[in-house]
Amino acid sequence: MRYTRLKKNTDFRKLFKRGKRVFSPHITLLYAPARVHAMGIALTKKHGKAVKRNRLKRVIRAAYDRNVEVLEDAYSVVVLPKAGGEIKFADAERELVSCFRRMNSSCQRSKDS
RNA sequence: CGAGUCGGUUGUGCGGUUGCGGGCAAAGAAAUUUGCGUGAGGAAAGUCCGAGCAUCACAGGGCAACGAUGCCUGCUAACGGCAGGUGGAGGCGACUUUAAGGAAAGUGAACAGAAAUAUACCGCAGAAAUUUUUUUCUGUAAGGUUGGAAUGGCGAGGUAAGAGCUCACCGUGGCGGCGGUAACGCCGCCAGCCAGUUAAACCCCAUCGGAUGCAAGAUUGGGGCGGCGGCUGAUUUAAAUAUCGGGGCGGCCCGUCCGCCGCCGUCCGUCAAUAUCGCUUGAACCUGCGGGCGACCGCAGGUCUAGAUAGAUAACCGCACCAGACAGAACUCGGCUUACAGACCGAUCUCGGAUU
RNA sequence: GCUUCCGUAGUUAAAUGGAUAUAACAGCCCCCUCCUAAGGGGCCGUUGUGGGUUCGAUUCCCGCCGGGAGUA
Repeated sequence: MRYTRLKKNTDFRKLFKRGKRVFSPHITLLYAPARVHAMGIALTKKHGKAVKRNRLKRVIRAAYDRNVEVLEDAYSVVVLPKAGGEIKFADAERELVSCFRRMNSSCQRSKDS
């Protein structure tokens, strides 16, 4: 599944206001159903200086690229890593997949009901 | 052999699979795909200086205010930077370090202390008065007290007691000579000492500075249909008028695609913190030769070396080693400052020890 | 990215280069009271940090660290 990048501030704000949330030890996901699949990563200075922030983004993006296929529908998603410390690729991958599965199931339930 | 001083270079490497930004080429109606090659630093950081570039202001000169700089000579596009020197400070030494103009234009400087540019509290000495105690006057600044700082230090002479009052040496200041581009140094003579310290206190002098910053700034303002008006050329007409054309691309002929400008109405769109440019070839880098103690400069040859815009270097696996620090370009350069695990090289540098 | 301001008890502020850095509130301890409140007394500071100038620095100068604000 291809996806575009979330860029605009308004998009981010919409998700922070109305989006649903999925949690895991290192990552929080905000998501909402959308026509086109889109993803963005939100970081602050609390995550560290430029080197740390860039590395976080790279790791998350790589993990995301590998596992988008798990998702069954199109969403717009904001990834929020928790502040403090680096996240290893393996952890990021595992947590993202579990989050995606939960998103799938919750979406299924809403459709059924 | 040990201990040091100074300077420089580098800052994981190799291979495989899957991915990302820019460029070029090819394919495609387009989205895109494929191939080739390329893709963070010595500090990219802090934003502390200096420039380029852009917009605005003034467009000649002077003064004032404000700010910065402040030994000398050089280097540089420029600098508050750098190099070489001078003086001061530190070190046995190699060497390091230094905001280092003016206190004879003026003002200020707590407390303590007798007194902080001006003096006499205790002293010391002499004279007078008196009752022996003591008081007054005069001289003096050696000693005492305070303080961060008290009118140069030490010795001798001198004196009622003392004092640069006098003398030698040192220090300080002035003049002259010599050396040096200069800061300054050396030598000689003179002055008995005047002119305390503080200017990262106000201040004075000299030099420099218009302001704002790439979020600067420049360009673009859509498309369809209808109506009205207008410019110009050709043809037509006596004229009004009517008809056709006006541009771009391909060398011409010719062919193909579109159909000048303004206003109004209407429909789509309501984008834009967008798009395009600025945006990477530059006071560039590498090599060689030459000049200079050096900073740096000249000449010749060669190279093209990120340009993103929520912002590109990653993920996984294997191997190697003393196990990988600080850290990510955002308009561009020259510096400064700060952070940094290690590894390597040089001087023919210094001190100490041993041996010969 | 660029520009700019600020940093003093736990909090909010003050202090001309000059004594042990000053107030209010909060906290803790003591006194007063049968107990509490009120009242009285006391405690609590690396003046963000490291240097420099000065006899002397919260104040002046320089370098770091942290925080805030503005910016088509």
